Amino acid sequence: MPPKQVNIRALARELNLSVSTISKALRDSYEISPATKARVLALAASLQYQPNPYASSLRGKKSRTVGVVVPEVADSFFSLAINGIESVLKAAGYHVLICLTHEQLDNEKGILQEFRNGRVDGVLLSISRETADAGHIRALAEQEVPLVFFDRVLDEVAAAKVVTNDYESGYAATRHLAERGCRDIGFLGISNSLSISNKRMEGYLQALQDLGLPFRESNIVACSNDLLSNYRTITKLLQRRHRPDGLVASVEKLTASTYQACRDLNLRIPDDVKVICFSNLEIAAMLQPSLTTITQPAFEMGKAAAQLLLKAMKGKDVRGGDVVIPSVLEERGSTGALH
Amino acid sequence: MPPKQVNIRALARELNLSVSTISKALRDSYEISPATKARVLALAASLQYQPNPYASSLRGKKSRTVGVVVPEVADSFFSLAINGIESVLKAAGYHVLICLTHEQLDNEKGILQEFRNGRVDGVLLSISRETADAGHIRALAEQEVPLVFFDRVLDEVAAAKVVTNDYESGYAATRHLAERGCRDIGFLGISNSLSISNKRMEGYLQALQDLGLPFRESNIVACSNDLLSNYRTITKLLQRRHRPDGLVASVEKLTASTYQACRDLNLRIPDDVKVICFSNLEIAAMLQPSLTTITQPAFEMGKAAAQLLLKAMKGKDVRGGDVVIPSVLEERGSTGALH
DNA sequence: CTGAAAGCGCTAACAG
DNA sequence: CTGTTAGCGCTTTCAG
Repeated sequence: MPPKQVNIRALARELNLSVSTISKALRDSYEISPATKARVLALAASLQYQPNPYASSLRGKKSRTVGVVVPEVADSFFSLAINGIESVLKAAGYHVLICLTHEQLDNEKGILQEFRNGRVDGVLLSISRETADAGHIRALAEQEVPLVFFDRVLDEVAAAKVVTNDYESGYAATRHLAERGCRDIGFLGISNSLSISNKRMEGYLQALQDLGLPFRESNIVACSNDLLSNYRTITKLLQRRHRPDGLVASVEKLTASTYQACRDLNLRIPDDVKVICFSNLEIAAMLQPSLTTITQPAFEMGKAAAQLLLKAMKGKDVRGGDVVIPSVLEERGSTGALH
Repeated sequence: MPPKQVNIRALARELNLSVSTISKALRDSYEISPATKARVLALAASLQYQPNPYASSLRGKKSRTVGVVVPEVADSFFSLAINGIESVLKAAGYHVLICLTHEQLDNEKGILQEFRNGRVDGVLLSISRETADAGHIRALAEQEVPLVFFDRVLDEVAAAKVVTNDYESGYAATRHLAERGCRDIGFLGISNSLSISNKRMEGYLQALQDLGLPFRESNIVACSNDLLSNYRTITKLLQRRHRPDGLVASVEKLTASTYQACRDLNLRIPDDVKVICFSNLEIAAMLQPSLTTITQPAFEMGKAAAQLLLKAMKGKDVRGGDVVIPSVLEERGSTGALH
């Protein structure tokens, strides 16, 4: 049975070698004879030697760890994006430290503050719904910690960004509803500082205008991060005398509340209200009715962001290299297609 | 603008103090005068001093980090459990390092191997579907790294466990289908080494026996980790001459495949086949038809596991303190209730 | 080819 | 109350 904590010195003692020889052998240095290397490697394997990561990081000033800062993990988009990120970074020998802001700016600030002294070699960030100001993000940039935004970006920060075509998707969603006969389309936003929400909304507004549909201020509602309050907000919208006959829900989280509100108000989807959601729900086709979605390329966005970050961590300037990966409109029952 | 990397020595130089005085002041030691503390804290704040975590960890032999090893994050159960874990550990000042096995034993081994030299102070583990042998887990235990299992446990390892009542839930699911008129009930398992799958199946078998329902070997099918292959497996089961009139799906991942298979075969749920799934899908009530679920207390299980681990990391022996938190059967349309 | 020694940033004896 | 010093485990000159 191997001893409790086997370190490089234990190996050295055992083989009557110096610690530096061991270290070099383990790192396959050309300075070490093949015979010695073999002996060292054999012993290391038999004792299940595992280098202390903190010692290496302290010494080498690099952690081989990337911080991934996201609002939430209980969300199809982010969990798929994380899978994409992980697939790339793991192959490149990096660890992934997932940090959750729970949509709160204070948490985000705290996490980025912690990243200011070498904990991570780079950061992938999707900002919280509360994040409007870039102070804490710029502070990171000042420490020269490589940073790549994905999905929820802050335009004013000069860092690489991987996004989807939010504006076009908002436009396409709205046009789709119009083509399906909607004349009075509502937009469910999630934050008025969030790039994705705003761009999707701008697409929505432009589509209304291009299609000659009326714009009503009251058709745009701001949702929160609380399920019940979103349910109430949507219910109120649908109880109005002139209720919308179509809804664009700008994030996945609003799906359940929207469906529940319609059900409780005895509004039939798609007959009374048509619904399209930005969503990566795997089960969208099985909803009642099946849900027309704008599906984001979550996994691919994660991969692309990780790849950009790898480049940035190698010292390349990637700030110009923004990536846009388009979303896909999947037509289903909630906008009146046969399921 | 603060300098690039501000460390304790920079603070010391600036204030004409020694590094140890700074260190003590920052840790609010009784040895330091209030006046000095104030000066140090003020400077640290103004320079946004952030201690190097690797130096502290190396020195103190503790990382204030917990490793959370799960099969997958794109899954309602695990993402909610992670939220529960994080809520407890963050409050206790720990970091959470989420590691994904993607249901592969080799990944799990690699991750636990890495945990053998101080990277984490404790581990929360939910094993992969491939994990049958406990060697790599016992190896961790030998290094005296505190470990708590949650949900997917390995009975043969002497470590604390937080689980739900899998046997009773399998029993309850089966009885529920029987009460709804099913006479020929199938069971969709996910692995025959996995505790949860086996216990749920034992409950299923016992219920069949107690209720005098026939047991057919062929009614038990083993699913994989691949969506398409699961879809084919379930389709084949439902195409048999004597196809089941009820299905117990033992994990959330099987929901979409089951619904899709029924749809493609023109089998109506619940008329032709009744379905109950172990699932934490928030949107279960909005499926077509709404899905009867066994809902696991994911968040609470995560919390309980984290709390146990905190105790274990304080040196307490928690191996006896297993926790069982019951699941809840939510009756909906897929087993014939009015939605 | 191998070894001695310095030092990453921080903490904690121990002295003063 | 403050400072000096040693050392966590590892990597990397620089000497031999």
